[in-house]
Amino acid sequence: MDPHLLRTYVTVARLASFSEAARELGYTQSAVSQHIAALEQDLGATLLTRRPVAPTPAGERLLEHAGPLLLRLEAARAEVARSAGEPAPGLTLATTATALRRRTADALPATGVTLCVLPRAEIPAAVATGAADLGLVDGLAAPTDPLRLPDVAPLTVRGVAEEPVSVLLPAAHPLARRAGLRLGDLVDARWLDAPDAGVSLEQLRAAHGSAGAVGFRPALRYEGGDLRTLVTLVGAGHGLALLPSSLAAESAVGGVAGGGAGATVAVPLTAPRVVHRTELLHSGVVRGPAAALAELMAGERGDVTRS
Amino acid sequence: MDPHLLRTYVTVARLASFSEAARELGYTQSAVSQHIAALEQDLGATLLTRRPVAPTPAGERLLEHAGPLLLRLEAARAEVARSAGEPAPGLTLATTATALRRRTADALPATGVTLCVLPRAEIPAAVATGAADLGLVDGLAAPTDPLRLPDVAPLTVRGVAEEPVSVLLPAAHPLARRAGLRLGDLVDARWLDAPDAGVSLEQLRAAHGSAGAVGFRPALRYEGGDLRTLVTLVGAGHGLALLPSSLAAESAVGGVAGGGAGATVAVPLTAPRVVHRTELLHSGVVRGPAAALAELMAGERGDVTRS
DNA sequence: TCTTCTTACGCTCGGCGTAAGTATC
DNA sequence: GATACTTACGCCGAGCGTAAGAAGA
Repeated sequence: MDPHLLRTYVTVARLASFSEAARELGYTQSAVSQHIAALEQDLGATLLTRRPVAPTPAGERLLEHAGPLLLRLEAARAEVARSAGEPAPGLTLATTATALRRRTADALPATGVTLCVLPRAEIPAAVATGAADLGLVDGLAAPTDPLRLPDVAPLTVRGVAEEPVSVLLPAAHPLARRAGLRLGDLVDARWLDAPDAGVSLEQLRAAHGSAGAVGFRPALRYEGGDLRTLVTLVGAGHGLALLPSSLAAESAVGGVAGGGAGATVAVPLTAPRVVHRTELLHSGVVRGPAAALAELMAGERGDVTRS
Repeated sequence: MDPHLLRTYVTVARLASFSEAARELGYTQSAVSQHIAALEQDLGATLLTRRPVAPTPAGERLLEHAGPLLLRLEAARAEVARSAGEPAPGLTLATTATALRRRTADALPATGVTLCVLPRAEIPAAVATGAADLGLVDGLAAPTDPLRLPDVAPLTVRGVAEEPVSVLLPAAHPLARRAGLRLGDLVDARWLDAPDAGVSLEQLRAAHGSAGAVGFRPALRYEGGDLRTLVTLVGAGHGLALLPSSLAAESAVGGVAGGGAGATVAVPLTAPRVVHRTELLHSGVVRGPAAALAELMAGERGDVTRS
């Protein structure tokens, strides 16, 4: 189970071709063939069907492990490098589109910061592998709970903000005048599922337990990270969206002529008691400007936990 | 970062000796020296101080990663083997001392089962590496939440039981006549911390959030897995213990002469709303008798989640 | 001086590339 | 017959052991 063989295997599986994988990895086709053969012999199982090249059931199992394994290997390497070498000059912050807000943005130093907006799921990996020094992730959670993050490596997690969640609706929606909404009021509604721009429905499900997730299906899935687009889609009646309240309030004023067609309204979500939580991630070893920034952002809310 | 080098490194670190590690691994001392040198060169950092042999800060970081990494490597190998080879004849069930109860015990087939009681933290690893086909873990959690388990590999988790938690007190304790107890009533009490026999205080802390864990310190730590001993210790006044209610009720009847010195009483814990939860673990691939047993144990409570 | 890690050196085997072979479309 | 994976084979280098060297206790 040499990592090299593993890497070759995942590449072959991804590209569904020995020769393509060889090209990508800088080997000859022959070497790739030998890698796969060695791996199959070592594990005592056929991992791939040839012609067409596709993982066998056993190969599927291996694929589930191989990715995290290689990621963690890289994370280990990065962590050692960080704790041994001198800190790199710059500072990279990986964040989701909705996690970086005034409070945290104000803490950023004037120069030398690289900001990097990534999908929610990739932030822990970026921090673990050293691609970013710090990470900001947001998501839904039960009031006191930490976020459920994929744990690629032991990362330090600190809550930096917690706020209520609102539903963004078209101004013309029958429920738009309500002071608060329960999820139960909205079971029949059409939803926008926008995992990277707002709060995905899946997160709501996860935070609240399976109970709350009875029967709502997303009407439209938006994979971009741009909030403006999401608001426009809501205004156009394509569905409702879930947003942290402060963001929802800011965004809701829109509309073609300030209240005309396309206008949206934010109504607090009261029923499943969930909050929008923002957490700061960093690896165990943080030095130099990153450490200072982490302290600044965490402020007094430093409920440090070690995942 | 060859796994062999990693394995050598953790062995050297554990034994604090190159020569000892060589003996244990079946290498010559020279080879071990070369392994460490190769690893240090690859990572560009000194991992160990020599004379005495001890990990450097960078080496400490690596150690944190190396264990899980090697474990997961083995888990991957086991999973592939399971999904490819024919199922082994026997069936091994790994369980904590308090997780196996009537309902689950009744489901066990008459023959061919190996039962294996392990500390709570080792069960997921045993299941992931294939040392056990199924695992039973118990612990405290908020009412609907799953248990927080160390995730060594993707395991399938199914809740099999949930019940209230009780405090076991000496019959002579001033609070022993109460119908229910809040944790706040007991902040000044002396506690037994018995992670493998009952419910550890740390679990209570984790399940309820940091809030509940104000100021109670364990008076005595019991590392064994035997419930009888724990009850005896409580009866002797060494401290209170936390147990799932049904177990606490069974155990509480004791006492030297049924109510005399050493008798204990179980009082339900009402205040932090936590439950004692038992979960069944298995890897993605379960076949043969293990699959049947898993279905039996899970019954209708099969709230399958994938960690 | 003894123990323990490091370095030197030679041998063997693993792993890669070239090239021929084979199977499938 | 063309494409794509496998096998044969030779070469080079990685990695192990033996043995000599260096550095603490």
